[in-house]
Amino acid sequence: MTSPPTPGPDLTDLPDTELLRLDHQVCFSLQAASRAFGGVYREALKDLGLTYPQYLAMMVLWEHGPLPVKMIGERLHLDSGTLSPLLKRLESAGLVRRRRSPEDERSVTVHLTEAGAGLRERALPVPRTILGATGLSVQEVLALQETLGRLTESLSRAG
Amino acid sequence: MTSPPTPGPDLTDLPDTELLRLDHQVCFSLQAASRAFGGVYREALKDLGLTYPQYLAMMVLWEHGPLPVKMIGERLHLDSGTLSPLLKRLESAGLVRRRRSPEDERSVTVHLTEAGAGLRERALPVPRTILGATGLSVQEVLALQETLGRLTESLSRAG
DNA sequence: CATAACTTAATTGTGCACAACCCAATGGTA
DNA sequence: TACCATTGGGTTGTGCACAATTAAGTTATG
Repeated sequence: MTSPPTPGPDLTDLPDTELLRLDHQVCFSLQAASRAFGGVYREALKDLGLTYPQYLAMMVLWEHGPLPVKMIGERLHLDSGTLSPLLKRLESAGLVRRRRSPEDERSVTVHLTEAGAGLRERALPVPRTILGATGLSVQEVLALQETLGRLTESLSRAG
Repeated sequence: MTSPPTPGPDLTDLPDTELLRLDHQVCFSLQAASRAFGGVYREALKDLGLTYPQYLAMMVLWEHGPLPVKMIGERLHLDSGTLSPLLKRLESAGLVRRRRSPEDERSVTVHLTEAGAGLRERALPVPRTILGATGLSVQEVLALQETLGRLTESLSRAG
């Protein structure tokens, strides 16, 4: 709007101090937003007795039914080092149960208990609460996701 | 997609299933980007022997000189429960030293050692590496920060 | 001066993320 | 058959984030 997108050198001609400032703010803004999300989710999930990562795992199960740990991990991009204790906590809370697959004894299938399935009802209003708290329009949400998607892909390629 | 993008009511008329999907993706995109950033920083900071939060703390000290823990925490939005062990690790790595303030014995001032100050030189190229890895233009970075800033503020107000 | 209220760090406990490792089951191959 | 790489879970260790509590010091107020 204010200035045309420069077709020339993009950022390589900025001084180090400016680069440092910008860079700091990018990752920092991201962390700040994550942290703020965490706070809102903590509040919204308090009554359900779930943390945000636990809520994500429950969402996967609510949506897809019984799944092996591996599949849950792939959907959430979490490895067994994170999921194993998390699922154990969900199990000791009586929301899920884990069972070795008869066909492949290496695989552990996680399925909801009655209590776990019943919790879905109480979790339904959560997304609306969260999205409302963002204060963003749907268009902005979509644009943000698009940018973040490209960002993540670039970073993943670089890492 | 039964209705055109209405300029009026924003999201309150979307069905729960769609809301759930959108919402999921917002926080999820954010987490994915954070994770990807983490990987790139891990790689970039490996030679310096710093983690990303440690790098942030060092940046604050490089920029502002000796500071009490409280001030570092305010800049990074971290509390003492996070900072105390982090700073202790930096101290045992010989990069900083902690000293009770003579004026106010409650306050602990953190200052760089010679090694810590010297590390700045080797950290200078990091921001350029990171920003390059994002694959974003300066305009996009600024727009992203603006959106994230508003998002964070809304979420903080809601939390 | 004495006490209450506030401030600053540190500590403790819970939970998440990730790397590195181990173990058992699987599946292919010689 | 015996061998071996792969796969799926689990465990351990390190480090970050945050809540709640404690301890010590400072300031305000009676």
